[in-house]
Amino acid sequence: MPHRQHAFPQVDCAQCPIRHRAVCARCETDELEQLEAIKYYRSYEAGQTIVWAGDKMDFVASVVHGVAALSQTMEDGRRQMVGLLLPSDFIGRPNRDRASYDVTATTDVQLCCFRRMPFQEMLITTPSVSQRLLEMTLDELDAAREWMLLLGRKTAREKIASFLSIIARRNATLQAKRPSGHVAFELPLTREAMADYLGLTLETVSRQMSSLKKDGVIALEDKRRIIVPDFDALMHETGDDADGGVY
Amino acid sequence: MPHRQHAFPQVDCAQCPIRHRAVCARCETDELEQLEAIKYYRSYEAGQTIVWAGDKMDFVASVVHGVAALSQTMEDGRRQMVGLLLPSDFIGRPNRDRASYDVTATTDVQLCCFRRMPFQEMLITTPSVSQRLLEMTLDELDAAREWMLLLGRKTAREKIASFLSIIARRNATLQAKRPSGHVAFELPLTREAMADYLGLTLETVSRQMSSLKKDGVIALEDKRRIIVPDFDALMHETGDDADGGVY
DNA sequence: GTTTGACCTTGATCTGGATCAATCGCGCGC
DNA sequence: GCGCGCGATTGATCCAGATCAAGGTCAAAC
Repeated sequence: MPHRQHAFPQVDCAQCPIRHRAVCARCETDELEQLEAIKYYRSYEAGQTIVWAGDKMDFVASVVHGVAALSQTMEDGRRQMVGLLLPSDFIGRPNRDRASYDVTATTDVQLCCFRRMPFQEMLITTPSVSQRLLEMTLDELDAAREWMLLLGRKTAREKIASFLSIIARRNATLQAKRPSGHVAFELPLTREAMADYLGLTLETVSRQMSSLKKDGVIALEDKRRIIVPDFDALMHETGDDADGGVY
Repeated sequence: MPHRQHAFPQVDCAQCPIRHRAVCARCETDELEQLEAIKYYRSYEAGQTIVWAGDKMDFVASVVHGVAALSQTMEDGRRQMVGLLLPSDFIGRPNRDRASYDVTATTDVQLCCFRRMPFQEMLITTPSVSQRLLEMTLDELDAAREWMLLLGRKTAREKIASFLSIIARRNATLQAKRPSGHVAFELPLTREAMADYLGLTLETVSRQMSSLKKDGVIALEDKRRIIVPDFDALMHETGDDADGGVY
Protein backbone atom coordinates (compact mmCIF):
# COMPACT_ATOMS: atom_id res chain seq x y z
CA MET A 1 0.00 0.00 0.00
CA PRO A 2 1.51 3.33 -1.01
CA HIS A 3 2.49 5.92 1.56
CA ARG A 4 0.97 9.33 2.05
CA GLN A 5 2.76 11.78 4.28
CA HIS A 6 6.28 10.74 4.89
CA ALA A 7 7.84 10.90 1.45
CA PHE A 8 11.30 12.08 2.57
CA PRO A 9 11.84 11.18 6.18
CA GLN A 10 15.07 13.16 6.56
CA VAL A 11 15.13 12.57 10.27
CA ASP A 12 14.96 8.80 10.18
CA CYS A 13 18.12 8.14 8.22
CA ALA A 14 19.94 11.40 7.87
CA GLN A 15 23.12 9.80 6.69
CA CYS A 16 21.99 8.58 3.34
CA PRO A 17 20.01 11.04 1.26
CA ILE A 18 19.31 8.80 -1.68
CA ARG A 19 17.49 6.51 0.64
CA HIS A 20 14.92 9.15 1.47
CA ARG A 21 14.78 10.61 -1.94
CA ALA A 22 14.69 7.43 -3.97
CA VAL A 23 12.37 5.37 -1.84
CA CYS A 24 10.33 5.73 1.24
CA ALA A 25 11.84 4.14 4.29
CA ARG A 26 8.59 2.89 5.69
CA CYS A 27 7.12 1.41 2.55
CA GLU A 28 9.83 -0.20 0.52
CA THR A 29 11.98 -2.28 2.78
CA ASP A 30 13.38 -4.47 0.05
CA GLU A 31 15.09 -1.69 -1.82
CA LEU A 32 16.49 -0.29 1.36
CA GLU A 33 18.15 -3.57 2.15
CA GLN A 34 19.57 -3.79 -1.34
CA LEU A 35 20.92 -0.25 -1.11
CA GLU A 36 22.33 -0.97 2.31
CA ALA A 37 24.32 -3.89 0.97
CA ILE A 38 26.19 -1.91 -1.68
CA LYS A 39 26.82 1.37 0.06
CA TYR A 40 29.90 2.83 1.75
CA TYR A 41 31.05 6.28 2.84
CA ARG A 42 33.91 8.47 1.67
CA SER A 43 35.18 11.80 2.94
CA TYR A 44 37.07 14.59 1.23
CA GLU A 45 38.55 17.87 2.45
CA ALA A 46 37.78 21.30 1.11
CA GLY A 47 39.65 21.88 -2.14
CA GLN A 48 40.24 18.22 -2.89
CA THR A 49 39.34 16.87 -6.30
CA ILE A 50 36.99 13.91 -6.07
CA VAL A 51 37.31 12.84 -9.70
CA TRP A 52 38.70 14.37 -12.89
CA ALA A 53 36.70 14.50 -16.09
CA GLY A 54 37.51 11.34 -18.03
CA ASP A 55 38.41 9.25 -14.97
CA LYS A 56 36.87 5.85 -14.53
CA MET A 57 34.13 5.99 -11.91
CA ASP A 58 33.13 2.72 -10.32
CA PHE A 59 30.49 4.28 -8.10
CA VAL A 60 27.61 6.70 -8.00
CA ALA A 61 27.00 8.71 -4.87
CA SER A 62 24.83 11.01 -2.89
CA VAL A 63 26.13 14.04 -0.99
CA VAL A 64 25.62 13.66 2.78
CA HIS A 65 27.49 16.67 4.16
CA GLY A 66 29.21 19.60 2.51
CA VAL A 67 29.23 21.03 -0.99
CA ALA A 68 30.81 19.73 -4.19
CA ALA A 69 31.08 21.34 -7.61
CA LEU A 70 31.06 20.02 -11.17
CA SER A 71 33.17 22.03 -13.57
CA GLN A 72 34.58 22.09 -17.05
CA THR A 73 37.92 23.51 -18.09
CA MET A 74 39.01 24.71 -21.53
CA GLU A 75 42.53 24.04 -22.77
CA ASP A 76 43.63 27.60 -22.05
CA GLY A 77 42.40 27.36 -18.46
CA ARG A 78 39.05 29.12 -18.67
CA ARG A 79 36.82 27.36 -16.20
CA GLN A 80 33.04 27.15 -15.80
CA MET A 81 31.20 25.49 -12.98
CA VAL A 82 28.24 23.52 -14.34
CA GLY A 83 26.80 21.95 -11.22
CA LEU A 84 26.67 22.72 -7.52
CA LEU A 85 25.93 19.70 -5.37
CA LEU A 86 24.44 20.19 -1.91
CA PRO A 87 23.42 17.51 0.57
CA SER A 88 21.02 14.97 -0.98
CA ASP A 89 22.21 15.72 -4.53
CA PHE A 90 23.31 12.87 -6.73
CA ILE A 91 26.73 12.39 -8.35
CA GLY A 92 27.45 10.22 -11.35
CA ARG A 93 25.45 8.89 -14.22
CA PRO A 94 24.04 5.42 -14.47
CA ASN A 95 25.31 3.51 -17.51
CA ARG A 96 28.36 5.73 -17.88
CA ASP A 97 31.61 4.59 -16.39
CA ARG A 98 33.63 7.75 -16.94
CA ALA A 99 33.18 11.11 -15.29
CA SER A 100 32.04 13.83 -17.68
CA TYR A 101 33.17 16.71 -15.46
CA ASP A 102 35.68 17.50 -12.75
CA VAL A 103 34.13 17.01 -9.33
CA THR A 104 35.72 18.98 -6.48
CA ALA A 105 34.91 19.40 -2.82
CA THR A 106 34.40 23.12 -2.12
CA THR A 107 33.97 22.41 1.58
CA ASP A 108 34.68 19.25 3.54
CA VAL A 109 32.43 16.63 2.01
CA GLN A 110 31.02 13.26 2.94
CA LEU A 111 29.58 11.07 0.21
CA CYS A 112 27.43 8.02 0.45
CA CYS A 113 28.61 5.85 -2.44
CA PHE A 114 26.98 2.90 -4.17
CA ARG A 115 28.97 0.48 -6.26
CA ARG A 116 28.05 1.13 -9.87
CA MET A 117 27.13 -2.27 -11.22
CA PRO A 118 24.78 -3.39 -8.47
CA PHE A 119 23.23 0.07 -8.46
CA GLN A 120 22.52 -0.18 -12.17
CA GLU A 121 20.99 -3.59 -11.78
CA MET A 122 18.80 -2.19 -9.08
CA LEU A 123 17.65 0.59 -11.40
CA ILE A 124 16.33 -2.07 -13.74
CA THR A 125 14.72 -4.28 -11.15
CA THR A 126 13.33 -1.48 -8.97
CA PRO A 127 11.30 1.04 -10.95
CA SER A 128 10.68 3.33 -7.97
CA VAL A 129 14.37 4.16 -7.82
CA SER A 130 14.67 5.08 -11.47
CA GLN A 131 11.45 7.06 -11.26
CA ARG A 132 12.84 8.98 -8.30
CA LEU A 133 16.08 9.50 -10.17
CA LEU A 134 14.12 10.87 -13.11
CA GLU A 135 12.45 13.43 -10.82
CA MET A 136 15.82 14.47 -9.41
CA THR A 137 17.34 14.80 -12.87
CA LEU A 138 14.44 16.92 -14.09
CA ASP A 139 14.89 19.21 -11.09
CA GLU A 140 18.56 19.55 -11.94
CA LEU A 141 17.69 20.34 -15.54
CA ASP A 142 15.36 23.11 -14.37
CA ALA A 143 18.12 24.50 -12.16
CA ALA A 144 20.54 24.36 -15.11
CA ARG A 145 18.09 26.34 -17.23
CA GLU A 146 17.68 28.99 -14.57
CA TRP A 147 21.46 29.14 -14.46
CA MET A 148 21.65 29.58 -18.24
CA LEU A 149 19.46 32.69 -17.98
CA LEU A 150 21.84 34.00 -15.34
CA LEU A 151 24.95 33.31 -17.43
CA GLY A 152 23.56 34.64 -20.68
CA ARG A 153 21.62 37.71 -19.68
CA LYS A 154 22.18 38.95 -16.16
CA THR A 155 24.53 41.76 -15.09
CA ALA A 156 27.33 41.09 -12.62
CA ARG A 157 25.32 42.58 -9.76
CA GLU A 158 22.26 40.51 -10.63
CA LYS A 159 24.43 37.41 -10.85
CA ILE A 160 25.83 37.93 -7.37
CA ALA A 161 22.40 38.67 -5.90
CA SER A 162 20.94 35.59 -7.60
CA PHE A 163 23.74 33.40 -6.33
CA LEU A 164 23.31 34.63 -2.76
CA SER A 165 19.57 34.07 -2.91
CA ILE A 166 20.06 30.53 -4.24
CA ILE A 167 22.44 29.64 -1.41
CA ALA A 168 20.20 31.29 1.17
CA ARG A 169 17.17 29.46 -0.14
CA ARG A 170 18.80 26.05 -0.25
CA ASN A 171 20.09 26.56 3.26
CA ALA A 172 16.71 27.71 4.40
CA THR A 173 14.73 24.71 3.16
CA LEU A 174 16.16 22.82 6.09
CA GLN A 175 14.38 25.27 8.40
CA ALA A 176 11.57 27.26 6.82
CA LYS A 177 10.32 26.98 3.24
CA ARG A 178 10.82 30.47 1.87
CA PRO A 179 13.22 32.82 3.58
CA SER A 180 11.97 36.31 4.25
CA GLY A 181 13.19 39.18 6.35
CA HIS A 182 16.50 38.58 8.10
CA VAL A 183 18.65 35.64 6.93
CA ALA A 184 22.24 34.64 7.73
CA PHE A 185 24.34 31.92 6.17
CA GLU A 186 27.82 30.72 5.27
CA LEU A 187 29.16 30.84 1.72
CA PRO A 188 30.36 27.40 0.69
CA LEU A 189 32.58 28.84 -2.08
CA THR A 190 35.68 31.01 -2.39
CA ARG A 191 35.43 34.18 -4.47
CA GLU A 192 37.20 32.35 -7.26
CA ALA A 193 34.71 29.47 -7.21
CA MET A 194 31.86 31.99 -7.19
CA ALA A 195 33.42 33.57 -10.26
CA ASP A 196 33.52 30.15 -11.95
CA TYR A 197 29.89 29.62 -11.04
CA LEU A 198 28.78 32.99 -12.38
CA GLY A 199 30.94 33.38 -15.48
CA LEU A 200 32.82 36.35 -14.00
CA THR A 201 36.33 37.07 -12.72
CA LEU A 202 37.07 36.97 -9.03
CA GLU A 203 37.81 40.71 -9.03
CA THR A 204 34.33 41.47 -10.33
CA VAL A 205 32.81 39.18 -7.72
CA SER A 206 34.70 40.99 -4.99
CA ARG A 207 33.75 44.43 -6.29
CA GLN A 208 30.06 43.56 -6.57
CA MET A 209 30.04 42.07 -3.08
CA SER A 210 31.53 45.33 -1.79
CA SER A 211 28.97 47.30 -3.71
CA LEU A 212 26.04 45.30 -2.30
CA LYS A 213 27.54 45.79 1.14
CA LYS A 214 27.93 49.54 0.62
CA ASP A 215 24.26 49.68 -0.44
CA GLY A 216 23.16 47.80 2.67
CA VAL A 217 21.72 44.83 0.78
CA ILE A 218 24.06 42.47 2.61
CA ALA A 219 26.49 42.63 5.55
CA LEU A 220 29.65 40.56 6.02
CA GLU A 221 30.53 39.46 9.52
CA ASP A 222 33.43 37.57 8.00
CA LYS A 223 34.59 36.99 4.39
CA ARG A 224 32.37 33.92 4.25
CA ARG A 225 29.47 34.69 6.60
CA ILE A 226 26.70 36.70 4.99
CA ILE A 227 23.86 38.53 6.67
CA VAL A 228 20.87 39.55 4.60
CA PRO A 229 18.83 42.05 6.62
CA ASP A 230 15.94 42.06 4.14
CA PHE A 231 15.58 39.08 1.86
CA ASP A 232 13.03 40.79 -0.39
CA ALA A 233 15.51 43.60 -1.03
CA LEU A 234 18.06 40.99 -2.14
CA MET A 235 15.49 39.31 -4.39
CA HIS A 236 14.80 42.69 -5.93
CA GLU A 237 18.44 42.85 -7.07
CA THR A 238 18.29 39.48 -8.84
CA GLY A 239 16.38 40.67 -11.90
CA ASP A 240 13.87 37.83 -11.47
CA ASP A 241 10.22 38.62 -11.15
CA ALA A 242 8.62 38.32 -7.73
CA ASP A 243 8.27 34.55 -7.62
CA GLY A 244 11.66 34.06 -9.16
CA GLY A 245 11.29 30.94 -11.15
CA VAL A 246 9.68 27.87 -12.39
CA TYR A 247 5.94 27.61 -12.09
CA MET B 1 13.54 -11.73 -24.97
CA PRO B 2 15.53 -8.51 -25.16
CA HIS B 3 16.59 -7.04 -28.45
CA ARG B 4 20.14 -6.54 -29.69
CA GLN B 5 20.63 -4.47 -32.80
CA HIS B 6 17.60 -2.45 -33.60
CA ALA B 7 17.34 -0.09 -30.65
CA PHE B 8 16.08 2.94 -32.61
CA PRO B 9 14.46 1.73 -35.80
CA GLN B 10 13.98 5.22 -37.23
CA VAL B 11 12.85 3.84 -40.54
CA ASP B 12 10.05 1.67 -39.25
CA CYS B 13 7.93 4.35 -37.65
CA ALA B 14 9.42 7.67 -38.56
CA GLN B 15 6.41 9.62 -37.39
CA CYS B 16 6.72 9.07 -33.68
CA PRO B 17 10.17 9.49 -32.16
CA ILE B 18 9.25 8.61 -28.62
CA ARG B 19 8.23 5.24 -29.83
CA HIS B 20 11.74 4.42 -31.07
CA ARG B 21 13.50 6.11 -28.26
CA ALA B 22 11.37 4.93 -25.38
CA VAL B 23 10.83 1.35 -26.42
CA CYS B 24 11.87 -0.97 -29.14
CA ALA B 25 9.24 -1.58 -31.76
CA ARG B 26 9.97 -5.23 -32.20
CA CYS B 27 10.19 -6.22 -28.57
CA GLU B 28 7.63 -4.34 -26.56
CA THR B 29 4.37 -4.48 -28.34
CA ASP B 30 2.23 -3.77 -25.32
CA GLU B 31 3.69 -0.35 -24.66
CA LEU B 32 3.41 0.53 -28.30
CA GLU B 33 -0.26 -0.20 -28.27
CA GLN B 34 -0.75 1.84 -25.14
CA LEU B 35 1.16 4.77 -26.62
CA GLU B 36 -0.79 4.40 -29.83
CA ALA B 37 -4.06 4.77 -27.97
CA ILE B 38 -3.25 8.13 -26.38
CA LYS B 39 -1.33 9.90 -29.10
CA TYR B 40 -2.33 12.57 -31.60
CA TYR B 41 -0.52 15.03 -33.86
CA ARG B 42 -0.34 18.81 -33.88
CA SER B 43 1.30 21.21 -36.30
CA TYR B 44 2.61 24.74 -35.83
CA GLU B 45 4.08 27.29 -38.22
CA ALA B 46 7.46 28.96 -37.88
CA GLY B 47 7.28 31.75 -35.31
CA GLN B 48 4.16 30.44 -33.58
CA THR B 49 4.19 30.06 -29.81
CA ILE B 50 3.26 26.54 -28.76
CA VAL B 51 2.79 27.34 -25.07
CA TRP B 52 3.65 30.22 -22.75
CA ALA B 53 5.45 29.70 -19.47
CA GLY B 54 2.79 29.20 -16.81
CA ASP B 55 0.15 27.83 -19.17
CA LYS B 56 -1.64 24.64 -18.32
CA MET B 57 -0.29 21.77 -20.40
CA ASP B 58 -2.50 18.72 -20.73
CA PHE B 59 -0.03 16.83 -22.90
CA VAL B 60 3.58 15.88 -23.29
CA ALA B 61 5.05 15.53 -26.75
CA SER B 62 7.84 14.48 -28.98
CA VAL B 63 9.13 16.55 -31.89
CA VAL B 64 8.54 14.81 -35.21
CA HIS B 65 9.56 17.48 -37.74
CA GLY B 66 11.07 20.91 -37.35
CA VAL B 67 12.73 22.77 -34.51
CA ALA B 68 11.25 24.28 -31.34
CA ALA B 69 12.88 26.42 -28.66
CA LEU B 70 12.40 26.77 -24.93
CA SER B 71 13.07 30.25 -23.61
CA GLN B 72 12.81 32.45 -20.58
CA THR B 73 12.07 36.17 -20.57
CA MET B 74 12.90 38.71 -17.89
CA GLU B 75 10.45 41.50 -17.06
CA ASP B 76 12.48 44.07 -19.00
CA GLY B 77 12.47 41.87 -22.09
CA ARG B 78 15.90 40.27 -21.91
CA ARG B 79 15.48 36.80 -23.34
CA GLN B 80 17.51 33.61 -23.07
CA MET B 81 16.90 30.41 -24.93
CA VAL B 82 17.35 27.43 -22.58
CA GLY B 83 16.50 24.50 -24.80
CA LEU B 84 16.61 23.68 -28.50
CA LEU B 85 14.35 20.81 -29.47
CA LEU B 86 15.11 18.87 -32.63
CA PRO B 87 13.24 15.86 -33.98
CA SER B 88 12.95 13.06 -31.39
CA ASP B 89 13.37 15.50 -28.46
CA PHE B 90 10.82 15.46 -25.69
CA ILE B 91 8.62 18.38 -24.55
CA GLY B 92 6.96 18.69 -21.18
CA ARG B 93 7.57 17.26 -17.78
CA PRO B 94 5.73 14.33 -16.27
CA ASN B 95 3.95 15.24 -13.03
CA ARG B 96 3.92 18.93 -13.81
CA ASP B 97 0.82 20.41 -15.38
CA ARG B 98 2.16 23.87 -16.14
CA ALA B 99 4.81 24.83 -18.65
CA SER B 100 8.00 26.17 -17.06
CA TYR B 101 9.21 27.92 -20.20
CA ASP B 102 7.90 29.49 -23.37
CA VAL B 103 7.92 26.98 -26.21
CA THR B 104 8.06 28.42 -29.72
CA ALA B 105 8.31 26.89 -33.16
CA THR B 106 11.41 28.30 -34.89
CA THR B 107 10.56 26.42 -38.07
CA ASP B 108 7.34 24.67 -39.05
CA VAL B 109 6.89 21.97 -36.47
CA GLN B 110 4.96 18.75 -36.09
CA LEU B 111 4.54 17.28 -32.63
CA CYS B 112 3.42 13.85 -31.59
CA CYS B 113 1.46 14.49 -28.39
CA PHE B 114 0.40 12.16 -25.61
CA ARG B 115 -2.38 13.00 -23.22
CA ARG B 116 -0.74 13.76 -19.89
CA MET B 117 -2.63 11.61 -17.45
CA PRO B 118 -2.52 8.32 -19.33
CA PHE B 119 1.11 8.98 -20.16
CA GLN B 120 1.92 9.42 -16.49
CA GLU B 121 0.12 6.25 -15.59
CA MET B 122 2.11 4.48 -18.21
CA LEU B 123 5.34 5.79 -16.71
CA ILE B 124 4.43 4.02 -13.50
CA THR B 125 3.26 0.78 -15.02
CA THR B 126 5.93 0.53 -17.69
CA PRO B 127 9.45 0.92 -16.31
CA SER B 128 11.15 0.75 -19.69
CA VAL B 129 9.54 4.05 -20.66
CA SER B 130 10.64 5.90 -17.56
CA GLN B 131 14.11 4.41 -17.87
CA ARG B 132 14.31 5.62 -21.44
CA LEU B 133 13.05 9.03 -20.35
CA LEU B 134 15.78 9.13 -17.70
CA GLU B 135 18.42 8.52 -20.36
CA MET B 136 17.00 11.28 -22.53
CA THR B 137 16.87 13.70 -19.61
CA LEU B 138 20.47 12.95 -18.65
CA ASP B 139 21.52 13.63 -22.25
CA GLU B 140 19.70 16.95 -22.12
CA LEU B 141 21.40 17.80 -18.85
CA ASP B 142 24.79 17.13 -20.42
CA ALA B 143 23.87 19.36 -23.34
CA ALA B 144 22.75 22.08 -20.90
CA ARG B 145 26.11 21.89 -19.14
CA GLU B 146 28.03 22.19 -22.38
CA TRP B 147 25.83 25.19 -23.13
CA MET B 148 26.65 26.73 -19.74
CA LEU B 149 30.36 26.64 -20.59
CA LEU B 150 29.54 28.38 -23.85
CA LEU B 151 27.45 31.09 -22.16
CA GLY B 152 29.84 31.71 -19.30
CA ARG B 153 33.26 31.55 -20.87
CA LYS B 154 33.33 31.58 -24.66
CA THR B 155 33.97 34.60 -26.88
CA ALA B 156 31.38 35.68 -29.43
CA ARG B 157 33.32 34.05 -32.25
CA GLU B 158 33.66 30.79 -30.33
CA LYS B 159 29.95 30.88 -29.51
CA ILE B 160 28.99 31.19 -33.17
CA ALA B 161 31.40 28.47 -34.23
CA SER B 162 30.13 26.18 -31.46
CA PHE B 163 26.54 26.80 -32.44
CA LEU B 164 27.21 26.03 -36.09
CA SER B 165 29.04 22.84 -35.18
CA ILE B 166 26.18 21.73 -32.94
CA ILE B 167 23.62 22.23 -35.69
CA ALA B 168 25.86 20.59 -38.27
CA ARG B 169 26.46 17.62 -36.02
CA ARG B 170 22.83 17.09 -35.13
CA ASN B 171 21.88 17.31 -38.78
CA ALA B 172 24.65 14.93 -39.69
CA THR B 173 23.67 12.14 -37.30
CA LEU B 174 20.87 11.37 -39.71
CA GLN B 175 23.51 10.58 -42.34
CA ALA B 176 27.01 9.89 -41.01
CA LYS B 177 28.08 9.87 -37.39
CA ARG B 178 30.77 12.57 -37.23
CA PRO B 179 30.86 15.19 -39.93
CA SER B 180 34.26 15.92 -41.41
CA GLY B 181 35.47 17.77 -44.44
CA HIS B 182 32.73 19.50 -46.44
CA VAL B 183 29.32 19.96 -44.80
CA ALA B 184 26.26 21.98 -45.79
CA PHE B 185 23.10 22.65 -43.80
CA GLU B 186 20.21 24.99 -43.14
CA LEU B 187 20.05 27.20 -40.04
CA PRO B 188 16.77 26.60 -38.22
CA LEU B 189 16.98 29.97 -36.40
CA THR B 190 16.86 33.66 -37.25
CA ARG B 191 19.81 35.83 -36.24
CA GLU B 192 17.76 37.07 -33.32
CA ALA B 193 17.00 33.55 -32.11
CA MET B 194 20.67 32.67 -32.46
CA ALA B 195 21.46 35.68 -30.28
CA ASP B 196 18.98 34.43 -27.69
CA TYR B 197 20.60 31.02 -27.82
CA LEU B 198 24.11 32.38 -27.40
CA GLY B 199 23.60 35.24 -24.95
CA LEU B 200 24.56 37.86 -27.55
CA THR B 201 22.84 40.61 -29.52
CA LEU B 202 21.71 40.01 -33.08
CA GLU B 203 24.21 42.60 -34.33
CA THR B 204 27.10 40.68 -32.79
CA VAL B 205 25.82 37.46 -34.30
CA SER B 206 25.67 39.08 -37.71
CA ARG B 207 29.15 40.57 -37.40
CA GLN B 208 30.72 37.30 -36.29
CA MET B 209 29.02 35.40 -39.10
CA SER B 210 30.49 37.94 -41.54
CA SER B 211 33.88 37.59 -39.93
CA LEU B 212 33.85 33.77 -40.18
CA LYS B 213 32.80 34.15 -43.81
CA LYS B 214 35.59 36.63 -44.53
CA ASP B 215 38.08 34.19 -42.99
CA GLY B 216 36.80 31.34 -45.17
CA VAL B 217 35.61 29.19 -42.27
CA ILE B 218 32.08 29.20 -43.63
CA ALA B 219 30.31 30.29 -46.82
CA LEU B 220 26.70 31.47 -47.14
CA GLU B 221 24.78 30.48 -50.22
CA ASP B 222 21.80 32.23 -48.68
CA LYS B 223 21.19 33.94 -45.31
CA ARG B 224 20.14 30.59 -43.89
CA ARG B 225 22.12 28.01 -45.88
CA ILE B 226 25.62 27.43 -44.53
CA ILE B 227 28.49 25.67 -46.22
CA VAL B 228 31.41 24.51 -44.11
CA PRO B 229 34.29 23.65 -46.45
CA ASP B 230 36.41 22.14 -43.67
CA PHE B 231 34.64 20.96 -40.56
CA ASP B 232 37.87 20.58 -38.59
CA ALA B 233 38.67 24.23 -39.23
CA LEU B 234 35.26 25.16 -37.80
CA MET B 235 35.83 22.94 -34.77
CA HIS B 236 39.14 24.70 -34.25
CA GLU B 237 37.24 27.97 -33.79
CA THR B 238 34.95 26.59 -31.08
CA GLY B 239 37.53 26.64 -28.28
CA ASP B 240 36.73 23.02 -27.42
CA ASP B 241 39.49 20.47 -27.39
CA ALA B 242 39.73 18.05 -30.29
CA ASP B 243 36.96 15.68 -29.27
CA GLY B 244 34.75 18.52 -28.19
CA GLY B 245 32.87 17.21 -25.26
CA VAL B 246 31.59 14.67 -22.88
CA TYR B 247 33.60 11.54 -22.38
C1' DG C 1 5.77 47.77 -60.18
C1' DT C 2 5.56 49.92 -56.01
C1' DT C 3 4.91 49.59 -51.11
C1' DT C 4 5.46 47.24 -46.95
C1' DG C 5 7.62 44.82 -43.42
C1' DA C 6 10.59 41.19 -41.68
C1' DC C 7 15.35 40.18 -41.54
C1' DC C 8 19.91 41.12 -41.98
C1' DT C 9 24.26 43.90 -42.42
C1' DT C 10 27.39 47.51 -41.35
C1' DG C 11 29.17 51.73 -39.08
C1' DA C 12 30.13 54.79 -34.95
C1' DT C 13 30.28 55.16 -30.24
C1' DC C 14 29.87 53.76 -25.45
C1' DT C 15 30.50 50.92 -21.31
C1' DG C 16 30.51 46.85 -18.11
C1' DG C 17 33.45 43.78 -16.89
C1' DA C 18 38.23 41.93 -17.95
C1' DT C 19 42.96 42.58 -17.22
C1' DC C 20 47.08 44.06 -14.95
C1' DA C 21 48.98 45.42 -10.65
C1' DA C 22 49.52 46.65 -5.83
C1' DT C 23 48.23 45.88 -1.15
C1' DC C 24 45.89 43.97 2.78
C1' DG C 25 44.66 40.48 6.40
C1' DC C 26 44.87 36.47 8.60
C1' DG C 27 45.87 31.65 9.84
C1' DC C 28 49.64 28.42 9.99
C1' DG C 29 54.16 26.42 10.51
C1' DC C 30 58.55 27.18 12.27
C1' DG D 1 56.89 36.41 17.09
C1' DC D 2 57.80 36.29 12.35
C1' DG D 3 57.53 35.18 7.70
C1' DC D 4 54.90 32.86 4.33
C1' DG D 5 51.13 32.16 1.35
C1' DC D 6 46.45 32.08 0.15
C1' DG D 7 42.41 34.59 -0.35
C1' DA D 8 40.36 38.97 -0.75
C1' DT D 9 40.16 43.90 -1.82
C1' DT D 10 40.93 48.00 -4.45
C1' DG D 11 42.75 50.93 -8.21
C1' DA D 12 43.94 52.06 -13.17
C1' DT D 13 43.42 50.94 -17.74
C1' DC D 14 41.69 48.42 -21.71
C1' DC D 15 38.66 46.20 -24.94
C1' DA D 16 34.89 42.90 -26.56
C1' DG D 17 30.55 43.26 -27.19
C1' DA D 18 26.38 46.32 -26.37
C1' DT D 19 23.91 50.12 -28.02
C1' DC D 20 22.36 53.49 -31.25
C1' DA D 21 21.64 54.47 -35.97
C1' DA D 22 21.39 53.96 -40.97
C1' DG D 23 20.78 51.17 -44.92
C1' DG D 24 20.26 46.95 -47.66
C1' DT D 25 17.62 42.70 -49.51
C1' DC D 26 13.87 40.21 -50.73
C1' DA D 27 9.33 38.24 -50.87
C1' DA D 28 4.63 38.97 -50.25
C1' DA D 29 0.61 42.28 -50.60
C1' DC D 30 -1.63 45.74 -52.96
